Amino acid sequence: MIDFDKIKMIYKLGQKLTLSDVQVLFKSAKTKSYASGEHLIIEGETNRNVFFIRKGLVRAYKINEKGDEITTLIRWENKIIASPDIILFDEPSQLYVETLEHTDVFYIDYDVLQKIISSNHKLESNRKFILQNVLKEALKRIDSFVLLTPAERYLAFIKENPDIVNRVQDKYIANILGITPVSLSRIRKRIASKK
Amino acid sequence: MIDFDKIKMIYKLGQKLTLSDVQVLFKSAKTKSYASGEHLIIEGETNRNVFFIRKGLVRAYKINEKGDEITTLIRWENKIIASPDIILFDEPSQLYVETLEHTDVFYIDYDVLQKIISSNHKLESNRKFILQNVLKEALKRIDSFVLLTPAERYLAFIKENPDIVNRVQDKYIANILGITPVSLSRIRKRIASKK
DNA sequence: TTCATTAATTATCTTTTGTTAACGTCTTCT
DNA sequence: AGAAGACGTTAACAAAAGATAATTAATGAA
Repeated sequence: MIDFDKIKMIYKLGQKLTLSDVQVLFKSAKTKSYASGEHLIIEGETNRNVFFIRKGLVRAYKINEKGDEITTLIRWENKIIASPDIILFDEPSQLYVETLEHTDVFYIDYDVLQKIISSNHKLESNRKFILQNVLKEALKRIDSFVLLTPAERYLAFIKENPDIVNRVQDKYIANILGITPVSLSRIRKRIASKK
Repeated sequence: MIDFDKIKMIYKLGQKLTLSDVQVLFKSAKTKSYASGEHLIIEGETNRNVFFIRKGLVRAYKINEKGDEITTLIRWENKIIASPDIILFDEPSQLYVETLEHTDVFYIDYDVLQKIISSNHKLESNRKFILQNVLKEALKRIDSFVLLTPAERYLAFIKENPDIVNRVQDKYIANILGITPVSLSRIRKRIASKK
């Protein structure tokens, strides 16, 4: 079962939007389950899927020049994940998306999704809001890199994602913060000793 | 005069969009000129203006905890600038926008802009594209913080903005890269000595 | 439960960054 | 032209981060 109230909260869907409006979408979506460690999206792929995470947790990562996997994002229940390269820019995905837990998703082709949204006025007026939400998150993250130190960035991260910190490995969080896992370990030690 | 071809390029406006379509917008917009050092937007403001820079150059900045101005963005000819806080999130602006050169702008109220766009189908279909472009830029910048070192970030910046580097002070570029001006100076020295 | 892996911590060393201040250079204003 | 201020560079030092490796802790599979 989907937690509709939580979805409403996350995507700030208008109050006018009812469960039945959203169910139009879910009816056209397919379901799939992934074991931990499987990939929803791999590099080079062009499948225009948008995934809605019903249960579970995934990480998005890229390969840097040195060949290391760098995690750029984690997403979990009631959140959407897709490759911006494919969806927004019509290019093969640079992104990998891998499950870190057993994960159940709805998925739907982006173009089909667009058509359904266009045909339902209530959904249409909320489409913009979802895109804006993604943008808001991105701008906030840029600010965190420009305005905060790594330690402050870490504290802000655990403050905003207290429930997630214990579900993902530190090395992924370090990547997201733009530092090495070793450095994150030291930051944690410093913070602990100051208390 | 506006360089329509450049605007088309920057915002990837569909070829179907003609100058007259865009002129609908410019007719409803007001013009204003600013001397260097004046503010288009200040913190706390709620005026829902969207600025189109006809000529000149501006920087956006925020004040950090220590009270320092931290430049987060620079924008110049044929680009749009607005406060995301006001436009997207309906909150007072956290952002200041200050001109670094004599700057001529068109400006228009965001809500009026939305209405005009809604009434013109061609504009409507391009609205999404502009928002996506902003998002693309933001995501790219996040990647640069996660995947690149400060030195690599600087090289990428001057590669993508060769014409701008000589128009703005290094201290602003340093802020944008998330480092101090002193550190940027050292990075430049290191790069120069390796050639 | 045990063994093999993987993750996190700690240590060591090198490199880079932040901070503060001094210096020369270039603007800008009167 | 001269003075004041701002900017970039450089220096010196302390703090933090990257890299690598060793150690400990946790995890997972047989």
